[in-house]
Amino acid sequence: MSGGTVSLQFFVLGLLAQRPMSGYDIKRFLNTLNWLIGSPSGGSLYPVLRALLQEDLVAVEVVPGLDRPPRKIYSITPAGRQALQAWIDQPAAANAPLKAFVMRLLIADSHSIARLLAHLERRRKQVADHRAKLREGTGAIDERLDLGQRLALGYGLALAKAELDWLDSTMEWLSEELLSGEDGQRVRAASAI
Amino acid sequence: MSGGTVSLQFFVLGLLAQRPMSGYDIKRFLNTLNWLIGSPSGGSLYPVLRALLQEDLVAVEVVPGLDRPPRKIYSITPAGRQALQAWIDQPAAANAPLKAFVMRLLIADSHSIARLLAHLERRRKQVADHRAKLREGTGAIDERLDLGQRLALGYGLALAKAELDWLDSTMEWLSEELLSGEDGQRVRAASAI
DNA sequence: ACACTCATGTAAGCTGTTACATGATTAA
DNA sequence: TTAATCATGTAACAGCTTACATGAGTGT
Repeated sequence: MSGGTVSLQFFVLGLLAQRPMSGYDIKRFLNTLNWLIGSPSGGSLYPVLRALLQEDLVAVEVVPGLDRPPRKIYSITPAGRQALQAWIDQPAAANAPLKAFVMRLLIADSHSIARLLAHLERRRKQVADHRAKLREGTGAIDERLDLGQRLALGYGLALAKAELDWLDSTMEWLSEELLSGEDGQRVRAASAI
Repeated sequence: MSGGTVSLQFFVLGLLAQRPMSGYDIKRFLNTLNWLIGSPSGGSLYPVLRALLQEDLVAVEVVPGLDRPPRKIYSITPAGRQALQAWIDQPAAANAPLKAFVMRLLIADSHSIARLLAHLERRRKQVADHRAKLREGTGAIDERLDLGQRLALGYGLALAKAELDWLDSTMEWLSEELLSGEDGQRVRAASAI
């Protein structure tokens, strides 16, 4: 089915940018958000970590556990931060799925609220377009729609509305944070939107 | 990432059970719901139709277009209906993604409201569990959460609430439909829940 | 001529899962 | 000793997309 998947590589890199972790740590953390974005299987996660290592985007330190098996703690390198930033700078695809949105949200640079706002704004546009398309579907045929189809349409519209509401209130909240921000850099970044 | 995908084969079979269509028809129809469940590429859809044909679950009729290229109209066979029913009868996986829920909704037998209600009820349980899990994540650490993580959590909770609301009101509506149903069979089916 | 929509199909490749394999440590 | 959690890894396979190929009809 269509919809560009977020590269697992960059997502993992983004998580490691926040704090050093082992592969197992990543899996546990993502299990918390399993419903939203899923948790990668070991069969995909560990090879990704190895690939990042070979490209020198992360470094390892083997930490022998005191009362556990030894763990490989990965941390991002300067080259990794650079590659990550380059990836973040290119905006999400127009048809990006919910999962991609949340993934980017999770690895968003929380120091730059301006960037976060831009990300939410892009999502808002996408969801609004989607809702308009669904509305067309509802209005067009109407009578001839099967019960299941009517339900699916109504379901999609309800979720779209909820998402728009959340996006609006969150953007408003973030904007206030930004304006009343004690950090001068944040405010300067804001005017750059 | 984890989460069992719905077999495209059975989904297509379910669509053909509602009305005969060509592969292109299916793609156009699903493009309307693209955001919700995506639309299969030709590279996956056409082979699936061929496979269904080889298993005698569908039949083809080549209709020469008057002012268009010829189309292959597929329709479900008795064996196909049997296979479809067997597949529908086994309940959705516990970790089934939103997409799978909507797909099953679309191909649900609209004659059996009782079955539909059961499907919604299962989904309701899953979403409620999910929300509880997210709540744990929120309550547990709280202070130590990164901004992006707090946002992702809030986003997930907002969507879960919206979905539960929709499910509740839809189930209520369907229940009323069921009780006031003019069709005796529907009522009898209801008592079998 | 050219491009566009309709309509079907094939082949290569990417991404991910499942299943398997290993091994340490803790608790019943 | 048996099972369970922690922790990492490999190999086979499934499913899907992309890119390509074909061809009819329609409009510019």
